[in-house]
Amino acid sequence: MASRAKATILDIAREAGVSKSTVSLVLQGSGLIRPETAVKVRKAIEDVGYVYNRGAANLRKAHSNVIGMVINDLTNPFFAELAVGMERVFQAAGVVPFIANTAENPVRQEEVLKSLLEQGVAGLIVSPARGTVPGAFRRIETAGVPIVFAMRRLPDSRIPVITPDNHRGAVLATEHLIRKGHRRLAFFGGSSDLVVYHERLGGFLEACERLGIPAADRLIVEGETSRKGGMACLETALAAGEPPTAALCFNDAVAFGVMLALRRRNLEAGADFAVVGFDDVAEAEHYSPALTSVAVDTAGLGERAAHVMLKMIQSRTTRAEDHIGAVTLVVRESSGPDRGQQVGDAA
Amino acid sequence: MASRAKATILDIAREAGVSKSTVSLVLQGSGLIRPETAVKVRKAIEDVGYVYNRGAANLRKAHSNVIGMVINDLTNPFFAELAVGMERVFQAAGVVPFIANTAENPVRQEEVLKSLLEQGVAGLIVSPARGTVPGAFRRIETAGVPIVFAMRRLPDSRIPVITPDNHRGAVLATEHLIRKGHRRLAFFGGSSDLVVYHERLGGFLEACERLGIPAADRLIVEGETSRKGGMACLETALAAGEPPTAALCFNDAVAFGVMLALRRRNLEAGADFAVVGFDDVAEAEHYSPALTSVAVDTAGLGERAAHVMLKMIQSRTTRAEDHIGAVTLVVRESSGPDRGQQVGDAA
DNA sequence: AACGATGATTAGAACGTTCCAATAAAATTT
DNA sequence: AAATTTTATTGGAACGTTCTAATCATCGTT
Repeated sequence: MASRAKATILDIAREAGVSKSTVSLVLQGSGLIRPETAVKVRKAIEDVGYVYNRGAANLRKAHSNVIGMVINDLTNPFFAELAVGMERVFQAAGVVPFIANTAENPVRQEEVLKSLLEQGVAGLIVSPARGTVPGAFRRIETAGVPIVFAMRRLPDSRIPVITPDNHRGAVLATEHLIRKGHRRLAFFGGSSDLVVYHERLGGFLEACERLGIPAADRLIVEGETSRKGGMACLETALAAGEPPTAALCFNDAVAFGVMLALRRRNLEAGADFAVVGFDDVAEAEHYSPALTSVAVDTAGLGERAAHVMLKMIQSRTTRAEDHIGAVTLVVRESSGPDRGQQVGDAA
Repeated sequence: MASRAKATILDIAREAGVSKSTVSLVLQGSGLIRPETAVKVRKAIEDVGYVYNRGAANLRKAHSNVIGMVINDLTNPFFAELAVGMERVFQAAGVVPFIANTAENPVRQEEVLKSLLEQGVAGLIVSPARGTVPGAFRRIETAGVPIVFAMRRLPDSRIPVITPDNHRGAVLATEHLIRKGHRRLAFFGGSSDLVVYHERLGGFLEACERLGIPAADRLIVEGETSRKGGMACLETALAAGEPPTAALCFNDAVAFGVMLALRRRNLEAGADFAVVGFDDVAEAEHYSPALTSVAVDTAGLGERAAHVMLKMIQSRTTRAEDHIGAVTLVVRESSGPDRGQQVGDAA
């Protein structure tokens, strides 16, 4: 059994008694060949255990059928959801997405992009790793390979971006907290080397400004975008002179961390301290208390990104419109019961 | 700017005033070429914005440098952790892993495998989707491409498997519960079309048997391997005549679901009902109460799988030893305080 | 000064496909 | 029955690499 030298299109041709050209035509489902011939060829293909060599084909064909998805942190379910959305669209288009993980490491990202490029991908969807240098994608752009950013963007670049409306989401969430009667607010987690951070923080600050929360009553704590980071943020905040009574978190992971830290202190999210997350991952709904969060339609953004990519490939362009996805605030338990305009917020 | 027809090795040769062979040699870092020549060539490569065409190269080279990782559910952090472990060792070996998601869908899996194969992968690491038909990998085997299963196995197949010691893990966990004084035990979640399920359930039953828990006091509830599934399991169990006081869950996701359902009923995991998970995902430690779980060293298994794969590729064989990873029980809060041999277990 | 070594470089034949142009066969028109 | 169109099939030249064998310098040796 096994590999007596990989079968090629010529082996099939011999087996079926036709020319290699005919086999090739059958392979691409051309309508030119006579049905009986096609059947004969297909049988031969089956018999010799042939596997198509896309590398060889791509040598002649203009475009390959694989696109690369470069994700900065696969262990974050958020990105996994994004990936799932894209896969749906690509599958329907007969395109195969290969996922590569950069683990938030720019060097690794470099390697991964190089490999994908060498493999001859038709396009690239990237959520750039933190600390990506501005010029990192110059190479790819000059190679003429279409590329879009998803969820994250780079400060300068003219590469099209698919992202949720971070600013608006933060405004929505902050207004919600203020309307609940909170007067001392915190923004937890994230770090300023991410563009997203500035967008979300910006929305938070704008809402505070507009609804009359003075700068002195806003607390901003940077931190890791993880459960652990969230826990640390809460500790820092509670240690402050006049601690906040509510927090908007950079993302859901941070929010979960904050809730855990609260429970450790025998405080209840919602009742004793309001917390709102961002992204609305699947888990938010099932947590206890259920997490109020800004829903960004992750899978939808994934689909959008995939569509944009397909269009770029099809029209062989490297330019496309940005796409800012609508967001909605999903109010659940963690931001407190709806007791209208309350005032008491003593520590 | 952009693609005035992709640069090739010949363009470089022209630019540098050498032959294509020389360029090729430089590309593979051969020691044969004179250093000054190499420098000249490398400069030319930079100048023309060349990108290596691996497809063309693979036409001549025996082996490609990409291996495929086929994962059945990317949104489960457990598999993401597995992937991360593999990536570590592959990266070190200069091999690029491409990840593809099957979303637990055998048809999708078929497509994904086909694509990977056509792409000319050097090997395949697969966690087979549920419902995979026995013959699904025949094709790959006869193609002579090395393949190993990770975490899951197929009933019949002779493909090497890397998996934790599911049986022993279940025994450990069950013994722990019984030693805590529980006399009516449940096994929650999972479905019998998975080999893993039988292994884990088998361990549970064996421990019950050995430590004298009669069959009448064991409750087995199949269910989805997700939070939701876990919640459903608990409801079913509590509705029973003589409900159990402790449960071993098929995996951590199920365990989290059980804990959530408990909280909904104002019961506390650990105090009112003991729950033990399986896999020990990162989250288990941070949950509240922290989840007692069987640690399987996920990343370690990933590394192991990667190593086995590399060895198979290197020795051009398609056979390898199975590898059963050691497991340990990590006792935390959810299985209850350590109050020794207690007896009271009235509903 | 002629000879082998040794070191660098290169021409040219693969590799497995696609696709154009050419051919052959069958069907249709004159 | 010849000429034309249509329908199927095919040869052969790409595509961008690698690799073997050959060529060409350079350098010691005798």
